[in-house]
Amino acid sequence: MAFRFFSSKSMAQDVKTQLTELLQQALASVAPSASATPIQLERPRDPTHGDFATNLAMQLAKALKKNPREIARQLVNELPVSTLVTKADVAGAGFINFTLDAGAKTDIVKAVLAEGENFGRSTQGGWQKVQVEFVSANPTGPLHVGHGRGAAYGASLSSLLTFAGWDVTREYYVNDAGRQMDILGLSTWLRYLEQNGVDVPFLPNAYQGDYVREMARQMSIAHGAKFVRQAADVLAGTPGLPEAERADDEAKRQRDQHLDALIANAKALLGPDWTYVHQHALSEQLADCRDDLEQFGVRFDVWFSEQALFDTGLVARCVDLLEKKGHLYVQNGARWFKSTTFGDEKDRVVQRENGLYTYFASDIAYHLNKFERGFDKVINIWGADHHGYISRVNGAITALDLDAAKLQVALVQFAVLYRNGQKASMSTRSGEFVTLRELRGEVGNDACRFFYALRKSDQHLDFDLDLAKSQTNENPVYYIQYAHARICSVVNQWAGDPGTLTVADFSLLGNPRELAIASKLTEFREVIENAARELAPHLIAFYLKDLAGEFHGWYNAERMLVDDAALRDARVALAAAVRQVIRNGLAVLGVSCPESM
RNA sequence: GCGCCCGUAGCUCAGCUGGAUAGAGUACUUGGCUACGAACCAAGGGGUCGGGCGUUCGAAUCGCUCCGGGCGCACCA
Repeated sequence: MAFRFFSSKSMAQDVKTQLTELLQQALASVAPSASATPIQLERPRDPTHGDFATNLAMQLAKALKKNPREIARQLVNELPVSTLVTKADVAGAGFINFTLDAGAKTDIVKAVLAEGENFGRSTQGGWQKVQVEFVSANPTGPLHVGHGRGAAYGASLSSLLTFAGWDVTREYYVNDAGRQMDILGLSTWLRYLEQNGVDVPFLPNAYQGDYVREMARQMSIAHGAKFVRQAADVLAGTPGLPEAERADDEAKRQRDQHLDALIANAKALLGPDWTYVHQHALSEQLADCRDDLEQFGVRFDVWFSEQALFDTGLVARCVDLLEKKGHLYVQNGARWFKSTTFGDEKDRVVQRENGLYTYFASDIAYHLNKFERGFDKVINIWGADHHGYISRVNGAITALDLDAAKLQVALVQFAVLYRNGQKASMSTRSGEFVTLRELRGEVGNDACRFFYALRKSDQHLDFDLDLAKSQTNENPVYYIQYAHARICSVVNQWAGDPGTLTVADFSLLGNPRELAIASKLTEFREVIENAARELAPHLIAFYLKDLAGEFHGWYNAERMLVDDAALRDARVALAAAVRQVIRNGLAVLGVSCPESM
């Protein structure tokens, strides 16, 4: 397996490498003084411009003070003879266009078939350790379509990096400490009290969703009235709620005070039972979340608990460390980190006046932990609303004498969902959001994953639910899957032994469509490497669309199962190679490849 | 106000490290199934790449500026 993989690598790079070497030789004789000029080779989009083009002559024009077309002519004249190149033309302002030997191009078919699911793998990452942290949504309710985007992106990126030769750890950071979890616990308890006939009003700023009622119901089933307390005790010392219509800051503050007082009462009244209620809500939501993601084809290697950072004392240790290094100071009773030293726009609190650590403090500890685990690269996938966070985290890492360059933050823009032409509400608290589960149910996992993968992650996404529901056949994912199913059908009717396809006579693949497809197959590894470097799995989606398009065009123009056995085998081999690359690409994107549809 | 992201066909979006006549899907018009799957193909119209200035052989791409949109600027998470 390993040597095949290695041989394919050298094979596929051969063409470009060989061309580069030929050009370097020509360059050394035409312009010895500029022999260090980097050779740039690109694939022209216009097929009449050949298979590869270089702008070398134009780059040299200024230094040599000569007409670029003249330089190009000289380079072509000095180009060593090679069986690889059938034509080298000077074109345009001074491009050199190379047309490759057909046989050199169709050799790729054999490589694809020989390497199978490993075709396209790269050694680019050098098996360095990289951590990809993504989703990391608060386990306070079901995942929504925004989380789905982060999940799809993170999962595809992780697969992509694995395919490109990285040793990837997929991680979910669980925010199981802090106020949001307390609010979820309280919400559950209030619903429980309600269901057990205790007259305590539910809160507008608690979690409204039906899943909270469901958790409360389960608690009743398992523990009866064990957690029931008197309404007067529950409400003792609370300021009460302002009128429901009021949305001013004062009303908001009062609601928050009321809620915090209820949490304090809950802890006092329930004692150890509060821990149970809190944990029950957490584990239920986390399990739901994990289940949802698994059905979406998204799996994690590590579920990392924020609470563990406190329990193991890492947060305290981390703050002490910053203190010792002189990056902290006390003001107004709170402890501040001097993030402005590292380019942040203002300093940040790590420990509040009341002694509690901020989220930022545990986040610093989390990053210290990541670095201590020895990753060569750490990728955080965050919602775009967290971008203001990057500089302070970078600052903290630098302050701890760690290499901030190892951390890369990929921002994912929000997915805005449209239903009936209207923006759908995305607030978790209001309980009116569209969940990832609903989306998957309506659109299907494959279309969902592909739709998310179909755009750059840092681009805003308009997700028209009605369109996705009513016109799923229009989704480009079916275009690619259809090409795959078509090929499966042809191969089945061909009824030969697929093992014999690697020895077909590929020189029979001579028409322009066939050669174009062969070139496209060669591009696959470049696409993988480029996408991995840019953290941009969407490039694979676009590549597969192109590849499928070229296949469909060829399929409609030429018959594969012709009488001439040699030609038939060569064409089936090319089709099988397309099928293999579609499989490999869709696997990275987490999309299935049905053999019939 | 400051910072980050974005502005490409009616709509949704690609466009690699600057390259040749800016692309795809969709929508619209037309044609193609007694041949391997028509969830497909072929052809056509559709553009001030938000505006301007600059860098250079060459700019959608890089820089500056203006306009327009999103997000962020907590002792919240």
